[in-house]
Amino acid sequence: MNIRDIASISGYSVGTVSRVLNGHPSVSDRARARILEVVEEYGYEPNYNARFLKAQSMESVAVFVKGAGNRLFGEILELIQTQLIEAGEEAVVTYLDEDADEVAAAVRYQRIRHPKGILFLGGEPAYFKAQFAEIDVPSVLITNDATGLAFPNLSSVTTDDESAAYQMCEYLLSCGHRRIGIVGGNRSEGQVSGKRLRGATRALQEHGVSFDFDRDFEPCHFTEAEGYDAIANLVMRSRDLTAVFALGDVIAFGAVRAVYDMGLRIPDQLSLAGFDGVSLSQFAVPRITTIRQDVRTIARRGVEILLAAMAGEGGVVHEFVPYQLLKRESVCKL
Amino acid sequence: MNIRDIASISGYSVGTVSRVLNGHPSVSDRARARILEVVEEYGYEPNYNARFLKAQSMESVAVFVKGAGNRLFGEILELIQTQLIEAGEEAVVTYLDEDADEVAAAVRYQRIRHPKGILFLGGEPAYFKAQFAEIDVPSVLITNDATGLAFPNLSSVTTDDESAAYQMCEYLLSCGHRRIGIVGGNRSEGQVSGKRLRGATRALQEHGVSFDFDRDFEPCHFTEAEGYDAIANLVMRSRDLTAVFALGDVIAFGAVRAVYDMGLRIPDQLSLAGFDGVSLSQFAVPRITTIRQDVRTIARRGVEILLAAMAGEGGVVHEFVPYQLLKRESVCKL
DNA sequence: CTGAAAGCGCTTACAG
DNA sequence: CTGAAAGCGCTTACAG
Repeated sequence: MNIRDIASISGYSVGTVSRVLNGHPSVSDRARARILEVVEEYGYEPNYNARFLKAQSMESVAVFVKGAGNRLFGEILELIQTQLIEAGEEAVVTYLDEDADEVAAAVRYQRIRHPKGILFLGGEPAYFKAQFAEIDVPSVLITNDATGLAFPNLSSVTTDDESAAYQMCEYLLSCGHRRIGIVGGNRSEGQVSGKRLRGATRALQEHGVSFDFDRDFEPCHFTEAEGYDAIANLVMRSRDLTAVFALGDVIAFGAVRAVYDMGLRIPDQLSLAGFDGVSLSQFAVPRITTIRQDVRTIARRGVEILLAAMAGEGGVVHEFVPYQLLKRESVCKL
Repeated sequence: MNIRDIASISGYSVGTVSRVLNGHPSVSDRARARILEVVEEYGYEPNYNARFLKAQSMESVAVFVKGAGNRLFGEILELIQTQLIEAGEEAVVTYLDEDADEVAAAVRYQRIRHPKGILFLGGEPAYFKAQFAEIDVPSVLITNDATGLAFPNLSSVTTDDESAAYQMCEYLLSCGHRRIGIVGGNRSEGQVSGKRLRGATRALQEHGVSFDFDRDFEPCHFTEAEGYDAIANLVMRSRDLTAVFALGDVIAFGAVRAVYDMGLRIPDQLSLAGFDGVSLSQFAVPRITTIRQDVRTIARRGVEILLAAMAGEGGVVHEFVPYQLLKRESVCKL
């Protein structure tokens, strides 16, 4: 069953059938009604490949997710997928390793598949600088700020990581903590963890609290297992810490377990804070004090901005979505 | 840059270029070398849509994931995606609600996109009975047994849920527990949770321990929040329980928190067991006693079976992958 | 508003 | 082993 069959059965030409199928305005109501009737009756579905042969582009949005173990991305992805489908777009998602080059993957993908738009969940600015210029479809970077990148087709929606981390540290300081350690992420400037790190250390510095990277910081990936090892190393090394700021909830969750195994009580003997506001954080024992990123809004705006750009409306935008400091049980006053 | 350009530049015909690109045998080494050289030089990539216009099928595998919050599926999906890419296949994944009709979604998808194969992560047998007959590409159901369905193009790879749940209950019984409650899933026969439920209750029954569904069972979805509420209801209702078997780790995790909030200590005052062996379970406080499903093997076999079927080798198979009872800290001897 | 026809970029019998 | 040509199922100026 193809468009030619529908044409001959309905008594109209292939061109008219095509126009009806694509919602073209210049078709008589009579023709439209008759053709839709036939389409309905035979359960005809246009061939997907042929449809976009001419357009050279497929009717879909490519999504690149960096770090499959990242719970936050999982939550955002779920929302994005739903919205894209509601908007009549199909999402093709590709999972990448936390350290993989997402831009190289996107460039390759674009060359082969010609998607209508691209969504990045997580991104390394260095990779964007290196190769994003080769991408010419509308794109949105989610959970990292692309303002500085200044590409004409790259928008971004994210939490102001630096300011949120700054605020968390101010909170820890207000609780009387003066020896604060940090676990998670790495020091590379443009990355999300780098921004959180910067905000956190800036807060400490401005309040006259010393922070020595070699002694008070331990990098790690965003997994429970690495969080476990990282905080163990950190606490062994700097025994006078009274609080530790884990740059992600998943890391914090692994850290909680490690602290228990070291025989310390949270928060009495060590306060612990997270970042992200993933559902896990509110069920952990103790409940983890964290920064709640507004995933619903981030997902919604990310998709809205992309769809608008795909429709040729509105230019590049860079948005910060409000976050929230959730004071729970894992941090205590000194 | 299209195949015609490559043909004229290389001095060969379009047909020969196409044959080289598709690894057809009947091409001279000379022609192959020259053509590949030109392809390389110009960075040519064949048009994806045109490529499959004739074949009527796209070069990809559709994956339907049921329940986006399900950590186990997340872990399996990550592995599957990696393997599919290594095999040169592209994975198009669609997330569905835990209660959604995955087969209806697949039927619709197949009609429009013609994938080469389909992978289901989670599935409701009733939906398969209703409509799977309309699907004619090789498919594999992962984490549920499709033996009884008896479709000629539907294989399955899963843990023997019934026997694993049976074993977990035997373990609880061996620890001296006689009043055991169950939370999670629902009583519908074919579903995974239904099978776990059956195995568990069969163990109790065979050991002469009474189990009253109305009193000792509380259904819920596989999320922390529902697990929290479910166990709270259950324990309020049946105060004499000494152990609760949560039919999923995510549920167990929410349950741990709820039990704490009720002022009970785990495992001293209430033992708690989970199912799945998701990474979360080993970092929880206390570490959760659970059934570890072998996600690596499940993912690997699922993909292998699908690829074989897509290649026309080997028929339908239904495999149980070995599981493991992980005795950890959340269950104690009475 | 509608039809006839060219064309999208590739694959694949059919000859040779 | 290779080329010329038909065809995959659709879209889209171009006429009328």
